[in-house]
Amino acid sequence: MLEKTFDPKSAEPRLYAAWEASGGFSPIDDPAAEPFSIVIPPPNVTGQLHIGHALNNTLQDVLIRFERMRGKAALWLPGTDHAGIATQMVVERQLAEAGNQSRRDMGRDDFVAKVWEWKAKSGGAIVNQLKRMGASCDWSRERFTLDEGLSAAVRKVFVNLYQQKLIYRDKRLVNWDPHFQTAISDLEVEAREVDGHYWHFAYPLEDGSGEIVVATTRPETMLGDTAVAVHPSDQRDKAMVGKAVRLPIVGRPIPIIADEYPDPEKGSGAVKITPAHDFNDFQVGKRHSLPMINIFDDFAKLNDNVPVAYRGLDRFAARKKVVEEFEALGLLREIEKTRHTVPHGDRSGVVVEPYLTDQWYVNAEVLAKPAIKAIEDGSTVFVPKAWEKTYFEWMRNIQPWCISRQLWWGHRIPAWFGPDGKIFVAETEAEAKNQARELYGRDEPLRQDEDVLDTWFSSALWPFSTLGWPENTEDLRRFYPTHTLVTGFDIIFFWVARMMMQGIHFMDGQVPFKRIFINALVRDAEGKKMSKSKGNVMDPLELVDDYGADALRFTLTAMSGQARDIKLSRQRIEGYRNFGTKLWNATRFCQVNGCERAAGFNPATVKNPLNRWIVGETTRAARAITTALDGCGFDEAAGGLYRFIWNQFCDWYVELAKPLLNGSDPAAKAETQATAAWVLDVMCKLLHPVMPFLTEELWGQTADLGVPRDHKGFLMMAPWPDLPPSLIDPAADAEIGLIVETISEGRSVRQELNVPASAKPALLVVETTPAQRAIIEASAPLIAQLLRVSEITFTDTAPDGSIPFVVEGATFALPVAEFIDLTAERARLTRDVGGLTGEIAKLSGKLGNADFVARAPEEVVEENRERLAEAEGAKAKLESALKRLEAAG
RNA sequence: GGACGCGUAGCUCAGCGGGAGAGCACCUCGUUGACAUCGAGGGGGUCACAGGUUCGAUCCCUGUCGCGUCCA
Repeated sequence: MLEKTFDPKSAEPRLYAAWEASGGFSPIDDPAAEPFSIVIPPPNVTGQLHIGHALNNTLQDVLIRFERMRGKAALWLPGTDHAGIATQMVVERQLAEAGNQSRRDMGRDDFVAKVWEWKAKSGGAIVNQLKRMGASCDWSRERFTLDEGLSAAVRKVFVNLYQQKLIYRDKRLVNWDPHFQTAISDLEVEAREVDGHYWHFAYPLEDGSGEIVVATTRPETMLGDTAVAVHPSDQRDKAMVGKAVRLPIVGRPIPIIADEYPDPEKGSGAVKITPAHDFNDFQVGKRHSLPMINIFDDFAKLNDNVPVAYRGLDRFAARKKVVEEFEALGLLREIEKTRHTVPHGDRSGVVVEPYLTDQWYVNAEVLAKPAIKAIEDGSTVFVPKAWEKTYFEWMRNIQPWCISRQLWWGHRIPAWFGPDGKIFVAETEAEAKNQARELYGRDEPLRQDEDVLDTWFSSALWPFSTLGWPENTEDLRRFYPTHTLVTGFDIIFFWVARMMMQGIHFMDGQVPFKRIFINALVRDAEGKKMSKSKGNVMDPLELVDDYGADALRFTLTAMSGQARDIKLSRQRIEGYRNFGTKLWNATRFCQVNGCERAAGFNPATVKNPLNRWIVGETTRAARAITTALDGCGFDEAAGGLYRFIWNQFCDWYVELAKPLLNGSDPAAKAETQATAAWVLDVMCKLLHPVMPFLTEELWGQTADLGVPRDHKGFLMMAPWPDLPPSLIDPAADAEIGLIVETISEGRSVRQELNVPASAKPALLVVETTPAQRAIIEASAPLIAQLLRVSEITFTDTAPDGSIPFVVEGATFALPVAEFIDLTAERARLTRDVGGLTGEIAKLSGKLGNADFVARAPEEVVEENRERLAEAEGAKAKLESALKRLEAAG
């Protein structure tokens, strides 16, 4: 017999190992099977599984298990990302903590070797954590963005795009992260609002005729000023245009120019221009051919282009010194407090500097066009659809993508420089040398670009590089385009958009995936984003330890509704753990009661109404869940499972089946046992994608009950239920519906009037239709048991002091006068009559409205008429009962 | 500043043109066993506010207020 509860701790590792060993995670070989593929959003190889991963991967696993059971060749392709900055950062920090040499002291080769070492040590962790969640990835196909095959793909893409002039080298301002000493892309810059100041500086005119005041939030940049600009329409300063000011501290004369950029309404109307350190000023500088004076080094310390006293100073120290010096010179006019946004590196958290360097860029605008079209024409769809707006918004305004990073951990850029600075881009060094030899006419020493590529450059290739591209592999032919991408909205720009661009460009216009499901963001119970600094992170593995993977999976699935963020609480997980236990125990009950699979059982031919009803309900549930999963309606699927298994099967079917299982009709008993066994098998299948462990365990433990199943192996591989609507029997629905309602109403009356649970009055059936009477007669023992009444009696009039209730127009009464409190009963009847009166007023008002009757659809009008009639009937019955009660009391 | 989303029971959320729902929390009761990780019953909501469209609005439109996110 089954244990009292499911034990995830022992079952999960055992079942996972068995699944994996069975080879069932790999797509089936059948060439006729429709392919269904998902590529995992690769987690950082050295990362730890957080709750967002848990959600994202649960949903993917639900989909892949569902489609696998539907008979498709289901491939969930896993892998990890080398995560350039993040990983390099971790290793550098570790070196520092261990008191080791710094990266720079160590040198590139040794450092990279260290990172590989760290990857080898910690790289398996996240994979094992995914396994603990039950992720049925095909581990035999696992990839890593820096493995040999993917690196080859990266080189090929780079070279091709370069040849197509879609990758180019350019000197322009980039976002420079002084902490990592690398360029970062626009997306990696986070605008943070901070308190700051406007310092108003006076720049004296060179001819001594006065001064011009400029305001800045970054005083240190004045050391690199090469002009002062005023708006051409600005009357105050018009006379000054063409003159020059002498830049204080530096002593350099710089021109006053007229340009559209300054806002004449703001401050003095004049702005200082630092073309090498401000994106707007850079444009002004270009328009006016101003010198661009770079005043920083890679660490954002001041370089030799500034006066001696400033050289080597940190930018913030320099800021202070500049302000002090202006004050000392008597040129500080005003200090104004302000709140403004300042760009910060998303990884480093330090203030990012616009910095003039040579970098590699992708001409994203060209690649974006077909990627936009693919969404417009529906080749790829977003679920929920609303996210396409976000996608379009960004894609239609896309900027050149800076892809070079001054890091060591990543794909080294396949470009070599000749002695004269000439660039040779090739997939191999040998090829670059050939190109050089051709150009120079002899071998010249080449120097490979020191930089590596943005991590997202390689992740952009993930949907095809992992399938073997650039080789024309069988996997690539079979599984590209992938079917569904499941990911978070926070990386629509970073990743999704770029996969669309690269996928379409390199795969002959074929999109990388047909559907993009954007999952919600997980937050804590207070709705705050989980973060280590807030100390509110929930460790999914801890939750798995405490409640089992299935409970966590069900919770995440149930809460994955699309419009909102998920606020996760332990209480909720506990509730779904209980749900699993409920099914477990229902199975246990069935087992104890001899519910076994019967030879030749056919759900279409069961006789007993209860069994016909549950077959119908099972069919409805199966169809609803299938539809939901098919459309990524994960929360709907979970809700459907919950209601079906708990509220229908456990609460009603099992309870109503008890008399049959203990009864004297052997045919009904046998049929009920067989039906229950059949429903249990279907439930296991339907629940399996969400709760794979518990269901697989139940499947295994009930394998020997009755005749063997058609499907012999793991539940994981069992065929998904395909139940025709013909299994739904409206007559059985009506019959069980009346019984359920009668029991519910009767219970309600008992409890509200405080009839002791131990009391067993009779149930009087006062007035019914013949059909209702037949149903009640046939199910009398059943109703009697569940309503805890001694017998069911048909009578024409309810005796004095009996308590009436109305179900579907039928009148019942409970003769429980001796137990009850007249006041409570009067209150109950008065309340119910009041409720009905309100409903009647509403309905008759509606039906009295000629417009409503004329314009509303026929069935709506009819439905309202029926409701009115029923309410009026019920009200009359309860009113007469109330009158009798008044007379008696 | 621009865009999007959200304001429904104490909490978390579903519903999104025709009878206000679920889970949790709360209150009452609990019978000789599938399950106390449980069962039965109950209380609790002018569906943010103001207009409009409609025979009819929680649902559609407009505006206001509040909250959130993304982009500048």
